[in-house]
Amino acid sequence: MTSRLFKREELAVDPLDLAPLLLGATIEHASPEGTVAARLVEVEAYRGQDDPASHSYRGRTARNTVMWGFAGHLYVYFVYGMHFCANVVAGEDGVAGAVLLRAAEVVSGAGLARTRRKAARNDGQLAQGPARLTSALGIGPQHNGVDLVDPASPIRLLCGEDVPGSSIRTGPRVGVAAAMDTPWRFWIDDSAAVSSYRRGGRARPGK
DNA sequence: CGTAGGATCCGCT
DNA sequence: GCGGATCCTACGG
Repeated sequence: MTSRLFKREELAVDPLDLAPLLLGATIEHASPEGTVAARLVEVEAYRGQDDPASHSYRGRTARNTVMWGFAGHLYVYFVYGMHFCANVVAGEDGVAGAVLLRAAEVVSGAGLARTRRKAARNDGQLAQGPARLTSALGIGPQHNGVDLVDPASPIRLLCGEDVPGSSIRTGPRVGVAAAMDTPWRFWIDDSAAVSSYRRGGRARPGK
């Protein structure tokens, strides 16, 4: 079965609408080391200036510039002094929005992914978590701004089989205290690779 | 199974 | 200076 690339117009929608559409899609990175492809099973939406948890909340900065640009580009950022996380930029040009890629199942190139993810105890953990995902796929800061819908790009976003709505779950974002009341997180219920780390978010501060 | 603490540094207040 | 869209290891039950 052949998968086609996403079209930019399909991604130029509100992050909350795009997020569930990315479940089941494939992200593929072809590098000199080899190619790793993974099926997305967990994502989170971040949006504009009404979302306190979004990097774009306080306006445009050097770091978050890509979030404000055209949909279909990759937004890569550095966190916790050692990890990278990757997002698919969503929405119209000039509007900030992105979908964080939280977890995926490696479907191709597992051998290379294992060498990049020495600590993984099984293949389900290779891309189980946002920083694990970038590590398994070999995504780094040099890929910030890569166009995922360009056939010539090293990293591309491919359509997957339709995921039945009945197997999609939603909930608050992981590791984000703000906006706990909004279900910005989407995952495929029956996937073994959905991040178990602080599943469902951090312990509620109050109550 | 679970929780706790450390690693490590850039971006923003 | 502070804290973060995290992960790993160690250790207790």
